[in-house]
Amino acid sequence: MKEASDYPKPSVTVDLIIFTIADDTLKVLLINRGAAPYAGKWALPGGFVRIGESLEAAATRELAEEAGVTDIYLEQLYTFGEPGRDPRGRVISVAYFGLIDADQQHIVASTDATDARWFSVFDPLLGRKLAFDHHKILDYAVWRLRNKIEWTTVGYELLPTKFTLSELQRVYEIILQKPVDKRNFRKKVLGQGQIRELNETRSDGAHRPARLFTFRKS
Amino acid sequence: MKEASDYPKPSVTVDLIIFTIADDTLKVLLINRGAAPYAGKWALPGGFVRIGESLEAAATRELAEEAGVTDIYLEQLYTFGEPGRDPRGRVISVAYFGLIDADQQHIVASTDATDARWFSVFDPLLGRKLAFDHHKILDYAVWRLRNKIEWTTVGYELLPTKFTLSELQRVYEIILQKPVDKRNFRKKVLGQGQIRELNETRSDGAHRPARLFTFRKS
DNA sequence: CCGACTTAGTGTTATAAATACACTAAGCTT
DNA sequence: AAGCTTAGTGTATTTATAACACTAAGTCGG
Repeated sequence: MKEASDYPKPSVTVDLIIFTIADDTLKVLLINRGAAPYAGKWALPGGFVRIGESLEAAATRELAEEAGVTDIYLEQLYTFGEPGRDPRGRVISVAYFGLIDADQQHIVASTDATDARWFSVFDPLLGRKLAFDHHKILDYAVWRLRNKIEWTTVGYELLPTKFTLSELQRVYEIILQKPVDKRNFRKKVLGQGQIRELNETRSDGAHRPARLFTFRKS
Repeated sequence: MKEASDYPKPSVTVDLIIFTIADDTLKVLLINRGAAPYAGKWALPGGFVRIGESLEAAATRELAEEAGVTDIYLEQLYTFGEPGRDPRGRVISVAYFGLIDADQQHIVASTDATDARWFSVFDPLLGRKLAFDHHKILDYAVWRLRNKIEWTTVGYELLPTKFTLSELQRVYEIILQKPVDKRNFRKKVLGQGQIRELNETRSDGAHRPARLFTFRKS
């Protein structure tokens, strides 16, 4: 068998697809590229994996450095490694996707000099703003989020610790892009035993206040 | 932002988890390691990704080189990149899992000098025979196969082009490690419309011959 | 202060999917 | 021809999903 040193090595990066819910839409965190290639375009946050650092540690570190975000749900998505996906050379990118709740999302972009912003993933013009193959990565992440939310309870990661059932339902509707039946939805989420009713309500306009719930982490 | 050249690069490999059904069990293809580290242990087939080659191409190539197998179902599984998983240095491995049908499995190991063999994944001693973190990778692959077979029709990839429903049922039972109801199973697979009944039967002992079916690839 | 407005909250029925379960059919062997 | 062995088939029950409309509770304006 040949040795590693016989071959030039590719670079390895992590790319992060960080979702949140805001302004009644699903948003993704992007960083403006100052320099070529793709100067002026927007890209997923990410960067090179250091030699002594795990992939997940690299993802966590880049997220803190570029967006000031810590302590969020993160999961490996897929590894993209087509030659030619980065014009500077062979770059293999391990993509992670993450969910950030409404409480924390304001931290983003207030951190350092990087121009980080949230973009609605449903903006039909978004594809043209993205650098590299990040449009493809984003599409795959959205697909995965949609699957995941139907079979698991990751949806809770997008909400603050206290939330109403209507807010949770709206998260599902935004992600799935289809209306959800209120009664069936409540029956389902309450039946899962993952949320606990609080002795609190929240008034939010000229109508009946909503009961607050909280997520029980297993 | 720093440049790639500022950091030493990890090596990138692909590892392959190739499953087949034989001797009434689920087997995985392993290669005997001649040299250190882990000399004498068994390892998943795999090798370095070349600089101009896609990850999938590397997986396909390694599989052909090390086991003489071509033209099988392959899918990216996960990327393992913990520092320390390979004592020779930092190695990030993109794992692919694949399924090979009974018609082709004899090709394996008859190819070149590599000592390639099939091992039952349910052998409780298998873990101790494996090099690197390959036990962990294998466990994850089995878990993924189990999920996948319940929601998709990948199970057909493990059978020859012509098969009986009892054979197909047995594939499910072996992978899931639990009995499957014959009538419900037949109802389900026939209802999926993915297999076509042939005008052939196969006699296989002193009992009623079984009707043969074939898989319609979409 | 009461009527109108707005979102919160609640059950039942119908339909579809998954599960449990046992006998007959067909060929081979002796 | 009887007995053995695997192939092949249908129904009833349970469970999950989907469809659907009214009452409750607060605010606001007249």
